[in-house]
Amino acid sequence: MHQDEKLRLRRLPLFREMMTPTFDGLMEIAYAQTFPAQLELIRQGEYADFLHVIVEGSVELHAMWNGRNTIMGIVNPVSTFILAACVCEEPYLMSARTLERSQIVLLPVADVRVALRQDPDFAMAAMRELANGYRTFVRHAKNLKLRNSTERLAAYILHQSRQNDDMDTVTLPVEKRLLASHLGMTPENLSRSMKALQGHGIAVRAMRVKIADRARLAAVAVPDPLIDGP
Amino acid sequence: MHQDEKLRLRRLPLFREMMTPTFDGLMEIAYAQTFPAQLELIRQGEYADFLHVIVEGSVELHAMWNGRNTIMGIVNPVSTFILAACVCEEPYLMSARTLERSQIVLLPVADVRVALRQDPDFAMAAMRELANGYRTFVRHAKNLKLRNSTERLAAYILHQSRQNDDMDTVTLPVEKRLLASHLGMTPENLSRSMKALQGHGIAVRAMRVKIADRARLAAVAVPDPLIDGP
DNA sequence: CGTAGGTTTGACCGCCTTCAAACTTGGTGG
DNA sequence: CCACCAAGTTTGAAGGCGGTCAAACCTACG
Repeated sequence: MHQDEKLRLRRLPLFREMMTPTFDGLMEIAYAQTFPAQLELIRQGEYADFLHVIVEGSVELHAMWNGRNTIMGIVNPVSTFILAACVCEEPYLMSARTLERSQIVLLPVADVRVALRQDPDFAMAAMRELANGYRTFVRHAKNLKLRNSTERLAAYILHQSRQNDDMDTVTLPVEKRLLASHLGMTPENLSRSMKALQGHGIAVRAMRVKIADRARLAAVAVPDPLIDGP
Repeated sequence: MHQDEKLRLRRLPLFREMMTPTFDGLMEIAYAQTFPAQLELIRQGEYADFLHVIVEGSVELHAMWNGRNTIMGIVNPVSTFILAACVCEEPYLMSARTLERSQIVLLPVADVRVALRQDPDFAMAAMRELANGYRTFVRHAKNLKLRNSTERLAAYILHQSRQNDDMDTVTLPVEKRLLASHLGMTPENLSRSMKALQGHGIAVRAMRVKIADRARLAAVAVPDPLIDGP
């Protein structure tokens, strides 16, 4: 672990407020590792050995059942994943796979648990992290149950724009195939929804989506912080 | 708060391991209240004042958007809800309504937060509670994205049976209308799925579902602890 | 016994999926 | 630098799952 990596981790909400000795203790035994693209980091059903922190690259969380497959979320730097499985000592509900070459810091679960007990600030931060994860999936479920697929796509585009300073041009951060799965639709259907939205305020060229008329797009998406996030 | 109510709360996973002074302190300021059926306890978008513990009755968690409405979960005694909103100091993502006359213990959020900081055992228990809530909604989303509606119903029936000691007769705990919404389908479609499953190992009379051929039903549901829970 | 509300049924329609084929796109090696 | 290939994307046609609407049917409760 290099010094600057430690500093980047230290800025994370999960680690920001914890006491310095606890943090340094964790960093002693942490190790950073670089994985190639398309590598299965975690398989659903297995047990947690390490808390994962993604420092660079991107990771896809997906789930399988009976031969079907869906993307549950995409994790970008710098953030942690599978904290819940670490806390519960129960099997992962999702698998994780790198989307590109990624650098990931691994913290042994046993040590994380000790640190949680020793440091109330760390414990509170972990609670907030878990609560946020919980809320993310409540939103995901609301999105699926309350909106149809075109509405979900419209809301996604608007949300991406908000994340990027309300820019009028959004570049999709992942392949459309993956985005479709994340939004709970087929690639074909995403393509058609994209075309449908071209009559409602957007223009599309490859991975670039231009928001020409934000109001018309918002009339389809009906953005809501209780679904789309703040 | 009566002594026996305190004892029931004390047995909850969230309160079981905390220190006695912290627990007693919380109980000092807690108060139990009985609400009639169909009362809106919490409205989505508002902020948390109290951590709720349901002692008797049942509560429905639902969400609304753009005039549409869906049930996100049903909470039975004895358990807590909306811990996440309490921890985050952010608005509720879901509303809560009593399904029947219910007794609920209310703990002021500020006091809960103090107790969390003071008592590491309580903090760890809260973390586990949050992690379980997180996992519940990951499962809910997986169920919605990976199974079709008949498969979800079949899995629900098998799960209810498992909860009741693998009894061959399951009595639906809520109106079919509500169950349909929880499973992400319309009442009409639930009715049709129920009929479809009668060719796959079940017999239905009003709210009573008899599992005649568990293997055939399981062939439709393909039960999976990573979706249906343990 | 009557009524209100929940449930079922039927008809119809639309969203979404599936399958197949044509078309882009991006990366690789000649 | 261009040609080529594999992989991703779009398009079309067809069909099924699930939603909507309306009416008939239960059933629970006063």
